Amino acid sequence: MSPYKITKVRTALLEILKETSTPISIQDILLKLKSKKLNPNKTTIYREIEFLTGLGLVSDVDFGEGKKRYEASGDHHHHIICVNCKTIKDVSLDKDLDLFNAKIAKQAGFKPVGHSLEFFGLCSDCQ
Amino acid sequence: MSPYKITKVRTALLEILKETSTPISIQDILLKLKSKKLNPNKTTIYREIEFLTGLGLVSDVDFGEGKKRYEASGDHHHHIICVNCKTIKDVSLDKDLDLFNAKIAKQAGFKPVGHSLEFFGLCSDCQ
DNA sequence: GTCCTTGCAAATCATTTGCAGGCAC
DNA sequence: GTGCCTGCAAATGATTTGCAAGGAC
Repeated sequence: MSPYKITKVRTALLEILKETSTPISIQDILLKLKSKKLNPNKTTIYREIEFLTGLGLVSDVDFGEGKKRYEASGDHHHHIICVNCKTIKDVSLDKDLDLFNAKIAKQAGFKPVGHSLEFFGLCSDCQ
Repeated sequence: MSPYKITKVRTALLEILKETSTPISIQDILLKLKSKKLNPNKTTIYREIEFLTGLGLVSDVDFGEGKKRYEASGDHHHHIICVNCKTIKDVSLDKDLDLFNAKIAKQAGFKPVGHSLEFFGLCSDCQ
């Protein structure tokens, strides 16, 4: 008896997040839903994201744009964003970063929980 | 003939940023200014920060709180934030991270510009 | 039918903008 | 006096909240 219901919005949102390769904003999610013939209220999306985040299916990233972006949780990875055209690419670091993480946390006397890391640069087209 | 003027708010703001060891929010800046007998408008602080950022004296960090924090520019370093009590500590990484930066940028075909990196954990008191 | 889910309106919060008056130089 | 600086009000934008109606099971 799962207390969760399988609704159109929920299903479609998960689909979108899974098929989108880069973190996506609320507005873009709404646009993509529209092209799937759905027109949910923005509030609904915020609540769905909260719900899916609670389940560990979605995580958010913040590029300092004044709003968050969301992506399906999966392999831990990072992003590099073009400061000019805003193109986003995934990059993955070896275990090195986790070592960093642990090292820094220990150095500061913290119990590590996670980190947020984004790179900025000019993409090949914009250089 | 510097086109800039030395005003009370400007001076006090720089003082505060320099003597504050961790990135500080606009609200906290206003509180600190109040204790210095100044009561500037919030707008003024936003504009001062913009001005000082342009001079390279101030930089901002975003912990994903929905608002930014500001600190005096100086040695490039990062932070570790307690997810419970929000205590912030500076941590500094050796050149390793810059190597990462360059490596990742190259791997993605980007010209590196910078990065944003923050660690999260539980501080010694909150563990 | 139950209770999760959604829509709508309104509230909250950070940040920005326009304009008129004030101050550093 | 000139031009930067500041305050105030209003606008913008992201996110949150309250409440009542709708839909999955």
